[in-house]
Amino acid sequence: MDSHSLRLFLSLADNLHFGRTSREQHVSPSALSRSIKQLEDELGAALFVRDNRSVRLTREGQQFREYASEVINGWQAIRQTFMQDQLNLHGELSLYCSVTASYSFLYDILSSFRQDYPRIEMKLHTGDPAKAVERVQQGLEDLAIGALPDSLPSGVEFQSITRSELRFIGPQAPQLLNEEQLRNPTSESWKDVPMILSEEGLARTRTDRWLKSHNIKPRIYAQVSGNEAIVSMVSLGFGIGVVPQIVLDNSPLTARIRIYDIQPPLTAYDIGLFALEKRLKDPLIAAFWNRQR
Amino acid sequence: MDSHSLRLFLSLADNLHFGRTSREQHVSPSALSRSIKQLEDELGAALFVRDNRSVRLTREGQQFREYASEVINGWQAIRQTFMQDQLNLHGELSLYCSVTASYSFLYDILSSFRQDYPRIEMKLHTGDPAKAVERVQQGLEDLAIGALPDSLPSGVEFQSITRSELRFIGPQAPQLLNEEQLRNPTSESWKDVPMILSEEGLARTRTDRWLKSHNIKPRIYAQVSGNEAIVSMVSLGFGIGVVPQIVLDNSPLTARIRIYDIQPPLTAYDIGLFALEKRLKDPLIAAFWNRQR
DNA sequence: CCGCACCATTGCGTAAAATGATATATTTGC
DNA sequence: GCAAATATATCATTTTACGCAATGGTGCGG
Repeated sequence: MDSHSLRLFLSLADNLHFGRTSREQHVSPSALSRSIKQLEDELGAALFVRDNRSVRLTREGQQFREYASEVINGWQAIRQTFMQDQLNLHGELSLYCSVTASYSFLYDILSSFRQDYPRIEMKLHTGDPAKAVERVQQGLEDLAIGALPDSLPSGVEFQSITRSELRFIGPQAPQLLNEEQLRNPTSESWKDVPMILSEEGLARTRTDRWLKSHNIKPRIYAQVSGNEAIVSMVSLGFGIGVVPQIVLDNSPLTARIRIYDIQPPLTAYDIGLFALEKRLKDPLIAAFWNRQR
Repeated sequence: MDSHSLRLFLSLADNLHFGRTSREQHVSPSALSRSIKQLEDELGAALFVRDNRSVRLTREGQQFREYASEVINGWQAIRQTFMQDQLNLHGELSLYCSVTASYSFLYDILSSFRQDYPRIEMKLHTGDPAKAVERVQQGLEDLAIGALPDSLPSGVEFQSITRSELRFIGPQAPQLLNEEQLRNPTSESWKDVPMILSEEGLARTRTDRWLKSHNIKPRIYAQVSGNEAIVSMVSLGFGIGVVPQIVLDNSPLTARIRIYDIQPPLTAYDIGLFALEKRLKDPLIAAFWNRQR
């Protein structure tokens, strides 16, 4: 028995629908199904009756629902109590991140953080993620979200949030890369492929390294700043580009572009939080750094 | 948060001693330490003060102790309630196992089973584990503990309990195998090594296979029945033998024998429970088969 | 009566987490 | 100084969780 299963159970007991619950709770239907099944096994009783068209709580399920909600509420309550001091924490934190980050996981992070520390104000600055580390290093921001570079400057701490693959993308039309170019990227076959690259940043470094390892000297059509701009230009057919998957997940232009499956893939982005090591002692920064996840 | 961590926490709160708790709860000290630390991280508060000579509960720890024991007791209670019908289950179950099994994990299994089903009487029969499958197959026993054979007869179900390596053992003195014989077991070097083997069973089959794959025709000094007897004869210097590790863990003669590290090792025993598939519907057998672990 | 959409479950391969073993540091009592 | 006890790091291994895709069952509309 663990709190995660209980949360899933409680949500399912509300919804009485596996599909909806699994979406709400951000788990796959199979994970949800197995989690409930495991609870039932541990308890030695069925909690739901599923007759393939409807889901109902059993008598045991109703009983267990009370218990589960007590456990979860108690847990929340006791955490709140322990955080009383922290409840009184107040002040201002600045956080630098890319537009993409602000669209995707940032919402979850900030909303749970706000629950625990309602009196801490967040100042959000968006910009090129390539500048994340230096913004923190220069003391312009308390925290920043960005991709872990190959070598982290000393004095800067990193905390991983998620990983995202780097993707080669091209326009839906015209077809800029054919099968042969994908299967076997060589100097010759790629010499006329127009590329759109970041001016700086990890995506650029990794792309350069990849191109070099294949002896390809790219024909650079444009150097732009910001992954979103790359997606725009690619979707308009100007060339092929390289962006992290997470940008594509949140782009309105995904229908206009195609993702190439090129082997070997570029090394994935490790996206996370940066902060100055010596500033981690600051109670506000520490609170964010050690926030509940 | 999961019930296992809570149990560890409660036990530590009672003992106020990491070493003792880790032994009581059958986890390594490092696992215990990490588990507590994880709880503290999740809660955002220290539960214990460890000043290297003593362990004390903090104020938060005392508070959390009440919560934890409510959660655990509630869990037990709700399980009991769900098992009310099963509480009324009564009758007799026969279980066949080796002497070694009865010394080791059987105690834990039976005592927890007895808690859940106090009105089920267990009839325990001990004997050669090699006979476990056939005793069940012949309907002489409801359940049996033994090693999973290479091929399980159809109609017999198996449930794994633990694994145990098969060990070559020899007497402390005389030294029957030298370095060279261990490093490089050949037909020639092993031809005069006296061996003490089981008359039948998996250990025998696997040893035979191992010997054959090394082209060794063993000089069999004695064929005996029962692993304990093998250990005795080996300790007296009659020859070398093969027994599962679990027998050694519970033998009073371990000081008198030595374990040889022979590569490649024999494939490990997979020890578990046997029952007839069609008898799994019997409520008593089902109760044992699906018991809480 | 037959596709068809819907929905929970299961099998499978992989990714992540927990664990035990081991070594090392540190503090404290003797 | 030595021994005992906890904390922490690292590594190998085992265990577990997960997502994906496939399965199987059910009601509905053509």
